[in-house]
Amino acid sequence: MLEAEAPDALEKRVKERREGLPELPNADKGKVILRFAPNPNGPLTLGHSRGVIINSHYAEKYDGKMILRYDDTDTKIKRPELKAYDWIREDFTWLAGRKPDIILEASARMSEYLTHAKQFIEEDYMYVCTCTADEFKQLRNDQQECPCRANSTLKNSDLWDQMNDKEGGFNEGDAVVRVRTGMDHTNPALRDWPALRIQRAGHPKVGEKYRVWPLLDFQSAVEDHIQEVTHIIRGKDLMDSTRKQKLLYKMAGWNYPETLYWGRVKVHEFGGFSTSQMKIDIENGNFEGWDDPRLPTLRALRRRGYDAQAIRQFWIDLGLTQKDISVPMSTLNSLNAKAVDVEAPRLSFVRDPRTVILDITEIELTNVTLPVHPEHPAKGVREWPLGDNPLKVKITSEDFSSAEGRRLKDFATISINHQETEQGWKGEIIHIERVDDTPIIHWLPSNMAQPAVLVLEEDGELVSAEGLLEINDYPDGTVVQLERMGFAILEGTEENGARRLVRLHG
RNA sequence: GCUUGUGUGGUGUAGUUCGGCCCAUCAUGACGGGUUCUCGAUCCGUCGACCCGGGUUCAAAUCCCGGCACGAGCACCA
Repeated sequence: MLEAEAPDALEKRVKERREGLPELPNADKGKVILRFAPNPNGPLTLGHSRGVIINSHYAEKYDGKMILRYDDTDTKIKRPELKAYDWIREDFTWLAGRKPDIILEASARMSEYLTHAKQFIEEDYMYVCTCTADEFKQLRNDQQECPCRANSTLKNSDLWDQMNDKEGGFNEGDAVVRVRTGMDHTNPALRDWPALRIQRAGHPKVGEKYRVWPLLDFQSAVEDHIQEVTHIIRGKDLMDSTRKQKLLYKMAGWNYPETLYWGRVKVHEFGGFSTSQMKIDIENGNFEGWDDPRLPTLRALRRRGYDAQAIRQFWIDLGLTQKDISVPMSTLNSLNAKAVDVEAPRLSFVRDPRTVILDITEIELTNVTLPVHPEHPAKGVREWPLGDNPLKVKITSEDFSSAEGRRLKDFATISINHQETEQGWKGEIIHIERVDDTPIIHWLPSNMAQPAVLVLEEDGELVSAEGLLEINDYPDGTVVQLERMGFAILEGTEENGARRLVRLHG
């Protein structure tokens, strides 16, 4: 009786909470090869970052290799941009925290693709089709074979040569190479899908050297095989791509990689991530460039001071589901705040400042002491000398307009008389000690203030808010926390000498 | 139209393969409170979900059947 139940008890699996991403199917440590394959028609966006992070994360997890492949075989619709090759490499390295193991450019691998194409035509896996796109569309819908399908192998080889011949009869749109998958597939996307076509526009990398270019499904299929990619993880919009490629792999006798998918992602604040659309918007002057802080490009996020590790964590938390999702930036911002907070020194920034004049002859204090970071006293303190009487205090216009008393943080409770003098508006110190819950405001003594601008988005507009920044000697690139305002990064100096900051988030 | 995928709190996510440990996890968010001389951080509390309808079963988020909703592909783009 006991023995009969024992096997049951052994098989009883305990449900454990999974940490991080699930295991990859059929993954042998040290043998996994993954790739991330963007089109270099612009820099990487937050959307791309999922591909970079998930793939490189698995590459590290299994001690495997990570390929960065530029899928730049379209010279017309999504024309590659030369600078984007460098941008993407930089974006990748920053985000993944390491360089790709292998970098490939499809345009530099053309001879491989054309050789395979020629061979596949000779083996009759593919044929040249001279129907127009519209004609074939009709045939595909009706599940009818096109006349070209009946051409002999020899004829196809001849037509293939004509496609490649720069002086030949075939022009752009005249002919295309199709994979002979069959017109009887229930899924219309799979019916004799196109593998290569003619493009006359020059390629920014290789110029006019080639006339026939592979389409994504063919280029990717051949390259993944050559590179011995073991796992493909990509958006589920490419599911039919997998099915098409599997048909080709079967003909060629190749083994298709394990494939996993994620769903479509939107971010509440940005919507989708269309590189092409951003390009248009930038050209139209709606944005100042690829690193405009309002854009969801990695360059913009990096400029604003986002932490790469926080972005990595963001995608790993979202996991590998095929659900279409829309996430708010607050989820990422929360992770980012945790990442940057401990290293962010506190500084005071007074936007749109007003000057309040205070008589300090009655008080004993000569300077004000504030922590660099309230949770980490070891980081030291900030000393603000009060200087000569009267003390000129800078506060933001918002705080100024109220008639009620205000407590200058870490200093004194004051009242503002709203009487203007030559030096500023008159105010009075009510007491130094904090005795009530008068609202606390941030401020600066004029001798600790330097001109500054804070670049931030307000109602869709990019605003350079003028103000005064606490004098400091932190280098550019330091993420700071502006008291009562949120995180920002020191970026540089304006022509007029003002310090420039870019807002990160609250 | 054909093909294909997905439905768990406001937003994400774990659990679904192999039904019971799930009156359902964690994060984020909102709300309330403690602490703090920042609108930050931190601590405590509260809110809130298995798309719908049948079926199988002692037992269903999980299995079966049928709906519904939303997304994607059917480009000589990637």
